[in-house]
Amino acid sequence: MVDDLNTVKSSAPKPGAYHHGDLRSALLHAAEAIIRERGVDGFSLREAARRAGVSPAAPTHHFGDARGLLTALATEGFQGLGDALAASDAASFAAGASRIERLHAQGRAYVAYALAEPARFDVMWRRGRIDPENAAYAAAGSRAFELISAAVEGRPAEAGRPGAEADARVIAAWSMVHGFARLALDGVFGVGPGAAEAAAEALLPAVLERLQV
Amino acid sequence: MVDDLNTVKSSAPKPGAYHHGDLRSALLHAAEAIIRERGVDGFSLREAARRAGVSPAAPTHHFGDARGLLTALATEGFQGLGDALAASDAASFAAGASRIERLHAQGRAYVAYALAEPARFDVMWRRGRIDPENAAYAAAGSRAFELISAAVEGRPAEAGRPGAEADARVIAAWSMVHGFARLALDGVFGVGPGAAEAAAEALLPAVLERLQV
DNA sequence: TGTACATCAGTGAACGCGCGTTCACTGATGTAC
DNA sequence: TGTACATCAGTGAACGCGCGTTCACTGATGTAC
Repeated sequence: MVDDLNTVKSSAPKPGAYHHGDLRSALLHAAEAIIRERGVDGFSLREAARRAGVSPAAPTHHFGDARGLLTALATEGFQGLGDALAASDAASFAAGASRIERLHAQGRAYVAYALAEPARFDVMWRRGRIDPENAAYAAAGSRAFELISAAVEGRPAEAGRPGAEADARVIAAWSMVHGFARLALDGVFGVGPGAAEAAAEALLPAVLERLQV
Repeated sequence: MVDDLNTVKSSAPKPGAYHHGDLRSALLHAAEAIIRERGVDGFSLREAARRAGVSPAAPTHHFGDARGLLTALATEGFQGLGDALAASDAASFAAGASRIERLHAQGRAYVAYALAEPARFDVMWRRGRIDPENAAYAAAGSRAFELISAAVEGRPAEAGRPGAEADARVIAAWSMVHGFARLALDGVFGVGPGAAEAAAEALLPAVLERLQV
């Protein structure tokens, strides 16, 4: 599991703090675990509360309702994805990578994130269970989109850049890595543990070679 | 809505038959309508029965349980997709299309099917709500995969061909069209009615040009 | 052509369940003076 | 440093709901002779 890049911001977590402490992040972690085990369809707010060791009404104070919790998790998902793409870019710059090398590295990072964080990745796209109008969610999504666009276009990513019009070059790259990730998560390359990762390692580099950009 | 290519086989539908008649297909149509309106998450067996004008226990005789009904719908989905891909191929052959033209036409057919039949397309990939081991479901999926493979490899599709090993050329093509379809269905190109279709028309041909195969 | 019987495709009432959310409440934490 | 008070983050009981599935049943359809 990736470090919780999100809840860190809320406060310097008190040393032993948990009993009364960081319930918000405990609930998010519980939700993630549930979704890993049972899929988004198997998530329930009560179960998340149960796992966090708290009464069923407690989550209300942090998220309002079930949709609010899943929206927060989806937002973390887009933020984590953005961080992964940005980290990949940083490594590419440091290594003096070409535009294509940078783009391919980013594509591998996209798929790796999806496979490493399937719960977050799934919920990110479940419009029916979240609030897609939520400002933080939309902002995190735009940031990820900007990172992809910048890599395709061979320029540095700009923090606040407004979402540009969809461009075929960008959408082609995004479609390919997103489609690969979805097929892998949906069991097309096998369902056992590690099956998706193995297929990604074996196939993804050659797949990315087929992207003409 | 596409013609019900599946239930036709079951019998020559009696002329006025419905009252006692084709409940199986009525339930499948109801399920499709529910999923269109509310998403897969909003589906329930009772609601499907209600819409078909039948008691909540009636579906048991046809599908066993809720999972059975959704598996049948997912199977229809793969069959319909296969039919759409095959029809595209047939048109390409008739027109003397090149390998690339045939492949691009198939890609457009894939996305068009997903956008025209979002309920079926969504449920096809919801492993948690269906039985992916079901023989008919697996067979319909294999057929679709073989049709894609054949187009990529520039050969005629073979009816009973066993699923080959995943090949990077094939997976690249599949990933791109699948990813495009998913992004479109998940609202990346807008959520209003017709937004996805418009984006597909505007972007998809140029996207497919980026596929090197 | 008629009769007996099996099978099929439904009914409708009932079950137990887990859910999201609400409510009045309480105890701990933080702030003003 | 101490006191009064507001706010915050929980409790736990309760609500009403829709769900999937089961059950004994019934009436229509189809088949054997």
